[in-house]
Amino acid sequence: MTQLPTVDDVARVANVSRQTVSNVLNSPEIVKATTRGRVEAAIAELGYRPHASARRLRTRQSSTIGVRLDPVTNGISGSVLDRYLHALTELAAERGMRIMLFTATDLDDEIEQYRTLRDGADVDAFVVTATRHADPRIEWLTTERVPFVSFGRPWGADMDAPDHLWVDVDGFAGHYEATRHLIGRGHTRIGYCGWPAGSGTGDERRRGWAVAMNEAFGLDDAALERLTTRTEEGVPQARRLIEKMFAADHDLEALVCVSDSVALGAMMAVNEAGHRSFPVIGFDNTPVAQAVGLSSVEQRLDQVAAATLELLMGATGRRVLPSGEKRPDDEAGAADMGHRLVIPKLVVRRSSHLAPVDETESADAGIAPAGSHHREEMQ
Amino acid sequence: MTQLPTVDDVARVANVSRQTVSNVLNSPEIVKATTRGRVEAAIAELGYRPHASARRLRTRQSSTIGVRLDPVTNGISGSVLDRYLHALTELAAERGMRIMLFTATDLDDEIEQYRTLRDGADVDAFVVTATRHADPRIEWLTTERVPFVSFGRPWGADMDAPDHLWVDVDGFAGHYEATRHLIGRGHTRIGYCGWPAGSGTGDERRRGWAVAMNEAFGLDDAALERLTTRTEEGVPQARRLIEKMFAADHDLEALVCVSDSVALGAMMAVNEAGHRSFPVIGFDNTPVAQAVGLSSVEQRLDQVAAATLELLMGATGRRVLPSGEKRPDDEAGAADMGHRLVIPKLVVRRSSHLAPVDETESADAGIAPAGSHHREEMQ
DNA sequence: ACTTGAAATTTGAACGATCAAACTTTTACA
DNA sequence: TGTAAAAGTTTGATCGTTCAAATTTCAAGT
Repeated sequence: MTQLPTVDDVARVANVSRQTVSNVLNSPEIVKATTRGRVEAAIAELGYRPHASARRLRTRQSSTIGVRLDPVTNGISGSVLDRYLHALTELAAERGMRIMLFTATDLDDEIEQYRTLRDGADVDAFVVTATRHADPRIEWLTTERVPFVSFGRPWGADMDAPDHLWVDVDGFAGHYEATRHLIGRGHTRIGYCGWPAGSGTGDERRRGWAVAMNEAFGLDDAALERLTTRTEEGVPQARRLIEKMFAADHDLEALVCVSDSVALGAMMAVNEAGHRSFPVIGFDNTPVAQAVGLSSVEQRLDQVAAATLELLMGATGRRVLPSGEKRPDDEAGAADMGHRLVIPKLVVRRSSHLAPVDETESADAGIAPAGSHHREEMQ
Repeated sequence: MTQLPTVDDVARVANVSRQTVSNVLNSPEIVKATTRGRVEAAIAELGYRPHASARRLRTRQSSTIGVRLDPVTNGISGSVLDRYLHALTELAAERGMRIMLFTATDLDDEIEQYRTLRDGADVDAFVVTATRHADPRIEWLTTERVPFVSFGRPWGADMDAPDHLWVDVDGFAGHYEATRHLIGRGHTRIGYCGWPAGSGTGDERRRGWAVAMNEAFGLDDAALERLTTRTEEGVPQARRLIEKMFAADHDLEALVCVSDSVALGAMMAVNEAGHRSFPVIGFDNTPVAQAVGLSSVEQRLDQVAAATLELLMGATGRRVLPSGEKRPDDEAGAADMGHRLVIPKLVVRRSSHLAPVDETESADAGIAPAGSHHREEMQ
């Protein structure tokens, strides 16, 4: 009790050598069954647990993934990061990995952190959450061949020939599904309230709506543009804008909105205008959406987390693959991919009223290789 | 380049011994200045960084704090945990500590995790976030003398003679301030919309309102009870309840609500009833509150995080103190405390309308020893 | 019974740092 | 100048594990 048991203690009790104990732990299949049983009994009896640092020192593997937390304002915010971390921690544990957090004050400091964590063998890989265009951190990680995945697609890069591993949520598919849902309920004049053009994320989401509308009603770009408004993120901005929109166009039947904040503003305007049964769908399924009963598109962060690990460690591996390693897809014959796009899920609520009713969720969807989905729908 | 530099490499370049290099890193003051300079130059030249695992193995310190993530539903939810983690990670880094996450499926599994992390020397201490009454995990951690802090006060225990270290947000002070604010603006008939009696957190918050009302207007318990309604957490529930409340009492001028969800429901009812300028104040300052412009009480998670570390490591220490160690207060003469109560901050918005306007924040407040604040106000 | 090779197990060394104690140099003071 | 104490530096051992190679055990084939 005064001292934690070591492999040697276990070995003594089980009447074997250190190494055999080590083998029982790390490659049980090479130890004879009877011996293994004896060792396992000794381990249980002594309550032995391997000393993680000693193992890490010897193996030069930390079995730890470092996750950089964004400065509060940017990137994956609020409960999204929270749920992602939760899923990641859980799934990582199943593969014998742990999650370590870190932050940085500026870019130089951050690269310094990478160095320290890498050289100190504190982590085997990184997850980076808020990436910019031509990000120096990405560059450093890449040239140093440090394994990492970014949550968020690389901006301005060709998606099918990626510079680095990444995971993202498919905003296109999300609002495609949302729009299909509204069309299926008989709506025709479905508007879109987006962010100013040029934000990659916002453009992708709108494209989902646009493609669905084009497929169903054959609307051309000009017609689609007439059904679109754009606003900065924010409830009051959106509210004012939608009020104007109502003043101009009395035929609108429903709205798909680029975010829950925008959707909330829209709902308020809708309410004020006295519309009954005017569906509004947002994006992110934030607590705000839940609270007011707003339909929204939910990112499935468990799948994002699973995809993160799959990229880093392979489908079922228990260690991080060297940077640049081939990552064969599960589906036979599929080409290697350096990324995963997670299809989000529509959560339908009574979003035409402020009062929420019971939640009904749409059918399940899965992960699709990037491109395949989009391009086909685009035809 | 083919191999990371070690202390020996640095020693060779600087023409000193291993140990001197180690000393420069760990106790620079005992090394002669000129030697130190030479060693530091060598470190910089080689880009040397200590191997964390090797150090941990030798020192038997991991410089890591393990944080248990709650199952999604309970405890500190959503962006609160997120912001707490961020602050904790940042402040911990300043003291040379890292944050490691873990989860567990059930209580046994969780204690198993503690064992593994502790015995494996993976972490020096734990932060536990969702504690129940008579929590077996707390019990285990305590009897095993594993250093830990819970975020959330122990239920049913005497606060001034705590079983273990804890940090919490002072709900009393939060709604005391909120109520004072409303009183200062000239309101008299201020109602409270709380959770069903018996929830420790909810009762504390209501007590803040009650004490302020009593001080200002001398209301007795019966009168206070008449100004109180109680509801389960949830927007629609609260909304219906407040509608009823308006039907019964036409003199209400303002409302303090136990949570943002409840407050949001109240705001909706207020809006529907057509009241102009009817202030509502919530609790938690969630994104919902920000989005709709609801006044709320904000937990200051940077202070909670700072307090967490202070309890674990002392005011400025760089290592975790042994469980049970005295933690002298900064204020001279103050008695030791096993906990910290963080005073939250009122964020005033135009919560009488759904449309948010600019945010004005109240004056700053700090951390107070538990009890001192409350008891005095109670007189 | 003898060889052969595979299977199972053991042994010595190493991972990279710090501790504890020994050693050397410098400082202070008679 | 001599010597004791203090300051600065070095040496050998050690933390607990796994690697690599050596050794032993066992089963099969001749």
